[in-house]
Amino acid sequence: MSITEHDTTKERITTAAGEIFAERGFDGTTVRDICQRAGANIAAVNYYFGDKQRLYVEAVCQAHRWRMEQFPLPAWDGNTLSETKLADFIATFVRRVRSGPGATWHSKLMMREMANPTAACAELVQSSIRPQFEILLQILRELSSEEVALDTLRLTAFSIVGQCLFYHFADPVIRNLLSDDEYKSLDVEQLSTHITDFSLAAIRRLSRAPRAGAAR
Amino acid sequence: MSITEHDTTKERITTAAGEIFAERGFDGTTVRDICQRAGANIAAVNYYFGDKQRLYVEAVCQAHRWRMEQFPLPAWDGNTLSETKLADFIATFVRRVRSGPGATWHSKLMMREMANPTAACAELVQSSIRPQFEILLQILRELSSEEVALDTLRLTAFSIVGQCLFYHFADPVIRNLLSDDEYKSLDVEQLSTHITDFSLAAIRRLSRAPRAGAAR
Amino acid sequence: MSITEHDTTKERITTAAGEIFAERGFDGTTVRDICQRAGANIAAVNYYFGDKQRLYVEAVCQAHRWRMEQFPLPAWDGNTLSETKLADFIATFVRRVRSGPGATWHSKLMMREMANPTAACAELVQSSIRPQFEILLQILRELSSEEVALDTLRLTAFSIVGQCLFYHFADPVIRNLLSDDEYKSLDVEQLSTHITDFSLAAIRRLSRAPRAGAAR
Amino acid sequence: MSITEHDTTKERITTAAGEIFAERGFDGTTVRDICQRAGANIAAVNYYFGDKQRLYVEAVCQAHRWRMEQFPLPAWDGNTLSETKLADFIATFVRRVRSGPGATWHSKLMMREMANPTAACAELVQSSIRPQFEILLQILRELSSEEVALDTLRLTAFSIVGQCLFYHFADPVIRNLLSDDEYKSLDVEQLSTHITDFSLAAIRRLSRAPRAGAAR
DNA sequence: AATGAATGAGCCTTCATTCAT
DNA sequence: GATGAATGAAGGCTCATTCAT
Repeated sequence: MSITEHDTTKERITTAAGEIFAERGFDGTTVRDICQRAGANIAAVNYYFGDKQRLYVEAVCQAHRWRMEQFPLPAWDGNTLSETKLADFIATFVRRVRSGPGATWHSKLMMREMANPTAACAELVQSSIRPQFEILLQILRELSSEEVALDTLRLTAFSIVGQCLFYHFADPVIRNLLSDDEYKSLDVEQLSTHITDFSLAAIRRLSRAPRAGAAR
Repeated sequence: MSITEHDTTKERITTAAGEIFAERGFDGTTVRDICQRAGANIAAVNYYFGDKQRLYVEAVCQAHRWRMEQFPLPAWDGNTLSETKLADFIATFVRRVRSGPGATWHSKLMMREMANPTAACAELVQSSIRPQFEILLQILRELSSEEVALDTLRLTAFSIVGQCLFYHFADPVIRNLLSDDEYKSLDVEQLSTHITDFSLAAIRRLSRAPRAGAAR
Repeated sequence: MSITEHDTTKERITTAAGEIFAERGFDGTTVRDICQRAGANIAAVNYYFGDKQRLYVEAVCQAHRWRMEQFPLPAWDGNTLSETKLADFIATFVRRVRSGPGATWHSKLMMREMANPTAACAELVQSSIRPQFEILLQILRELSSEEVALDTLRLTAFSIVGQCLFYHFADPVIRNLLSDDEYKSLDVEQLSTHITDFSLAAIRRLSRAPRAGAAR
Repeated sequence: MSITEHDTTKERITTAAGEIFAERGFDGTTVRDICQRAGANIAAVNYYFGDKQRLYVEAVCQAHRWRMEQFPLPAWDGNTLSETKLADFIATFVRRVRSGPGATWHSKLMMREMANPTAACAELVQSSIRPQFEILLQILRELSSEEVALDTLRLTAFSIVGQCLFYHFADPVIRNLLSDDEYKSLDVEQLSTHITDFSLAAIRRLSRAPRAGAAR
């Protein structure tokens, strides 16, 4: 995920592109800067990728793939509790978004792609996101009574993912909203635990007394 | 929020800027296009705002203010149930993000600001977001037992807001993930109801049996 | 036709463009060089003409117009002999192509346009060339017996114009074919006289014994 | 003249180059396109010809040589009439320029060389054009009385060649000047006949009454 | 002998900004 | 106060050429 001397020129360009695209956006990034950081020739982008746009798509997909591989879901066996699976899923999700080196630019790059969806988005969903989403749905199915509709499971899944991604998307707001100490206390451990507790509580209660209806 | 003949040139430019900045981003937007849509002279931006950057900040803040005014929180009296307040808060929040004219470009503009925080972000938090956040915290305080820590209330607030914003930030992914019919079924009404149910369930259960501990 | 301080920037660019396009062709000419010779900014071409292509068309038409105005046909009255008119036409034609300042680049520019026809060609024919061609046809009509067909008049006109243009189009060959002294002897006067004599002789003989048929 | 499987790589490149140079000019042609059409490697041009410029010279000369060989002058014996020789010469000349496959690109390539003379031009004149010109001069000498000066013979030769080349060089103008039907009627046969008739008529009359003097 | 990966110079065009009016 | 003509910096991309194989 970081540039080393062993990477090929093409790989170095992809990584450099991901970092700079994340920092400055597509239009704010110059091919010249990418090539300079990658230690490549100015013509290398067109040579390897055709044009800037295709390099961008490549960089986005590459970044996401790397991040997923860096923090894989643990291997579960038949005995693993569904509650554990959910906790694992959430912890992995939060970790992918917020921990370790590469977190910042990977996250920013994804945000920019969300703010300005390109061909990369569809490809991302098909190859990476949908399978993960199906895993989460399966976990929720195990945790819910049988009569819960697929629609509800989906909304629940969205509620869980939404809580995780919030710390990703709203980061600039959170930074301004909290004091430095408060902000720093939002570590991966605490966030995962809270989101798991909160979601499990909701799932259990809703499963017991399905559709009580909101006070309205 | 839309350009009328009664607006001043400066106002027309701010609105036009918001729309185009939302659509194409800061670097993808040209001063020429803004002025053309606003029916103003090419030099008007520099004349009224100094430069493109300051116009952007103005446009972001303006857009957010307008949106907040367009969908205000209802007036509550002393008898309003806390549950109702939470439902109202969530419904208003979702509506601001997803309904009616101006929703798209206002939301997109905010996303871009999140992906690329500028001076506008800090100003936004201070003037608009923090007060709303305090209101939510107060509602949650009413709904929780007294011993619940502020940290937990904050995390709960984030969980609620995160669920709402998810449909905003992850929209491109949702579109690719769901079928057209499924996507269309995610209307404001259904989303608000689900988020309220889900969150209230979690709050009540956690309040009763605090820190059940995640299975891990 | 030459750049003076009194010309506007746009005019200076058009003239400079004509000269350099003539010398190096469309693809061999850079906008930078044009602007530099015209003493204009690099962005001036796009500002005044939209793009390089449209500047080229403008330059070609402008050059041709200038050249025509510089060497107009003499004013004929009702008493002017048709033979005189033909001599005048030919002399003017040759002069436009070969005499005085501007001859070289104007001619070269036209040749390039012929070798690589663009929108300029059609415009040129409609606005300048066709009227001249009609004048020549009228002269030939006066010189021929009535039964000569329009087709034949046209071919005769082409024969005359072809002789004139030869010294224009085949100039590089002529230079290599003749000695320096022989080449210099091909002045406007001698060429006009020869072409007039040659063509008048042909017209008269063909008119007397129409379609004798070539020995074949 | 067309690319076959038996041609060597070098030959295929020369032919492909001639075609593309003719179509787009020297600067408008890329070495890549040439090599692609020739089915050769991108480095082949530099390998076989040194650089693009020398390939161009080769292509021009090659094209002209091929065209001459494709339409050779007929073999004349001692009894052949001079008038017949002139008719043959003109017919061959027109045919080289306007008929059959390869006519278009060969002609266009020559025009470009005339508009932008390179080393190819001098070589062409020495090896191909001058001998043909001498043949024409000899025919004209046979057709004229002895006292006609060489200068006059040369001008007459130019008049004849000029008429032939006109349909080549001024083609874009002719297309715009005439209707489609009129343009199509200008076939090789009709043009040759007209030019022969016109020129023979002029030569005979001028030979009988030398220097009648133009009315001026 | 022939290849093709890689390069660096340079081109057209666009854009935010300014300044004289 | 407001305009729009004009500018210079810089960006994406193309191309002939080279060099290691």
